[in-house]
Amino acid sequence: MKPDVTIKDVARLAGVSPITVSRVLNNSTNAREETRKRVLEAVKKLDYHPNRSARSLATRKSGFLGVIIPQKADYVFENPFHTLVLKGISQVAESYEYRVLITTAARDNSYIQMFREKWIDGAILMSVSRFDTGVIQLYHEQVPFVMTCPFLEGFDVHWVDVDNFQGALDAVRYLVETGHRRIAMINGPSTLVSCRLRHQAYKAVLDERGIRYDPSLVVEADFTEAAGYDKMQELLRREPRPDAVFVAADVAAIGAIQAARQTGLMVPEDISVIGFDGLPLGQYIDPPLTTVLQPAYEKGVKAAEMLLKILGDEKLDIPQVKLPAQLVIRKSVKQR
Amino acid sequence: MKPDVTIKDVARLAGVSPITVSRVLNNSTNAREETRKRVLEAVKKLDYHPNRSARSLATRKSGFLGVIIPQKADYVFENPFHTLVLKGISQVAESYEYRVLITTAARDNSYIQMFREKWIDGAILMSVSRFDTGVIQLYHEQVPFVMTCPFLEGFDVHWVDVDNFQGALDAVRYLVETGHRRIAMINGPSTLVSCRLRHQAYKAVLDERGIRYDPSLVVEADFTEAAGYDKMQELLRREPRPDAVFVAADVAAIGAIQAARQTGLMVPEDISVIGFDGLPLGQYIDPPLTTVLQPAYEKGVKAAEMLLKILGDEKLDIPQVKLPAQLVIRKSVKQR
DNA sequence: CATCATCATGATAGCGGTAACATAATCTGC
DNA sequence: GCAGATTATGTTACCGCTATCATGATGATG
Repeated sequence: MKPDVTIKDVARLAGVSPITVSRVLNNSTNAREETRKRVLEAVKKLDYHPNRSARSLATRKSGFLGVIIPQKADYVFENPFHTLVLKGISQVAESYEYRVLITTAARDNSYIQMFREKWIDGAILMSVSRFDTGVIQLYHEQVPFVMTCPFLEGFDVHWVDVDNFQGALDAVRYLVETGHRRIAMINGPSTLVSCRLRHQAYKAVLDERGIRYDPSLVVEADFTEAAGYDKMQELLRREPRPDAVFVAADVAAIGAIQAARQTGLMVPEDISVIGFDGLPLGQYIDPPLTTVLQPAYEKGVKAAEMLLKILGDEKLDIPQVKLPAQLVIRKSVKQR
Repeated sequence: MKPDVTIKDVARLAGVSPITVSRVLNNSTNAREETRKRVLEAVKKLDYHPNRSARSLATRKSGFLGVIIPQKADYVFENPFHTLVLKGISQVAESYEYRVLITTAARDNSYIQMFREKWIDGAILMSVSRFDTGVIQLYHEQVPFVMTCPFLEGFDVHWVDVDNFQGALDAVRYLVETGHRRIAMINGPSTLVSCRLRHQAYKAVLDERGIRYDPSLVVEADFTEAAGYDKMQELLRREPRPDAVFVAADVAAIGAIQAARQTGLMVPEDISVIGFDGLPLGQYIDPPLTTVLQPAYEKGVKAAEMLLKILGDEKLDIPQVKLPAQLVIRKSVKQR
């Protein structure tokens, strides 16, 4: 590796002091045109690039935003939904010259380290369990962060999420309106507030339409194809068999459909399946998946924008944002 | 936010010098048991966490490994394959107390900045185009990095990849052996060396089995469902229609199958489809996808291990590693 | 108990930047 | 042409940590 070029080398070559070089490269205010030119020439000639650590140390800012997903890494990335949110975050961050640091720290609250050790200036927390004590610590330390899911009531944390309740309401109502009566649900982990909301909506619709709530028709699965597959098999053993299933995540719905097929059932003729998320992938499976679209990309954008406002010491007018969900009707639900 | 606790505060409380604190926290050699205890108590009491930037600056090591995927962000994460590799990398990195910094810098070679500005100590480059000039720069600057795909001949860079040629050979031979004669290929971007190898293998098999090579049966698609869908539609317009398609990526194969269905064709009865990658998802689509499994996780592990060896100034005995591919027979290819 | 090796700790000086203040150079208006 | 404002640049110190070398304390040895 070639020797390191520091700001002093540039200063020497340009015949100015280090601080002048620093000014030219940063503020861009207060520098004579001629000096600026000499400095920039020297920078180019020496192929100088400021050392990030040194700059962070001096400015007390790292220039990094953390994206924290306190889950196992495979789980995170295997769900394309997360990656859409990430895309939104990245784009906003980039336009503000922030870099994004993704962490999937599963064990303990190790992500708190990132704040304590000053790696990041702020963070976006995704898919956080409501039992996660780390969030509460961050909250009390008044550290800048935004969540992409709701958190416990009573904590005035900032978050953006799809309107989970409304979305699930739409999904289950649609099943009822297309003539289904024995409706099962494959929910996500109930440790996620968003999943609890979807479950509440499910119950609300049954109640509203005078259908008895049968707890044995509600099961919980991780957001993976495999889990959806397993749980669907379980549901299909119920007597009488459900005529529709509301699956709280598209990836799990894909597994569920396959399980139904494996048992010799046709979707949607024998059993209807509706998903949640609205992944692009859903169009390409058979049958194309009816689902609730949540604006994942917009969620990322909004979260990043909120965070950047906080970092810029702006006060947020609306600390919690609910984005609209949208029912996308394709072919996996039988029309009456 | 609470005021920052520095090493000096700890030193004062423990009644020692800062350097002693540093020693206790790092080397762990040379420190009287009693001193160590006092220091650790002070650390705990003050809730001290060393500042990462300061440490990086002093040690000239950042403790970060870069994972660089010079592609658009959505493209990267929408393909679950990448995320499996990432998982392997992350796990190894973690066990060596390195953090992973993922970058999807699409435009120019901006990822080089990460080296120049000392954000990362080394990097793993994924899915790099053979026209990417950044790699050549890194190569010349003798920076520590490992690729997860082959690169141009003549550059002795380190890489790990599945044996693309062998894998494709197995796939196409299998199609021939199951009685297919008019075999099309939906390849990935030809800018990727791995895709070129798969294409060469495709041609080699045709040649070996005395089947005429028809360039109009080979098309190129991005690694997305949508692209697979579009390109399949295109192929289905060829006369006579192909009886099998080798798709160089599972995600594209999923789109391709859906396109065939949309046209009223049955898979595999009317047309066979074989994929490449071996994503878990492939088991859950209809029909379950016959494909070539590449050991994605192992690829990540191996790449990270190689990089860490280089960083530890070890010489690599084998600078380029080919991992074996494995044919996974499911239901999307018609048996003779 | 003096001598030398060994271990524990400290003083000093950076790492490569920038903030804060000081000073020199230039510009303005009369 | 000069006071006062404005702009451009430099000096100094410090961000928080650690490497290097020096020093003091302890222990082994004859």
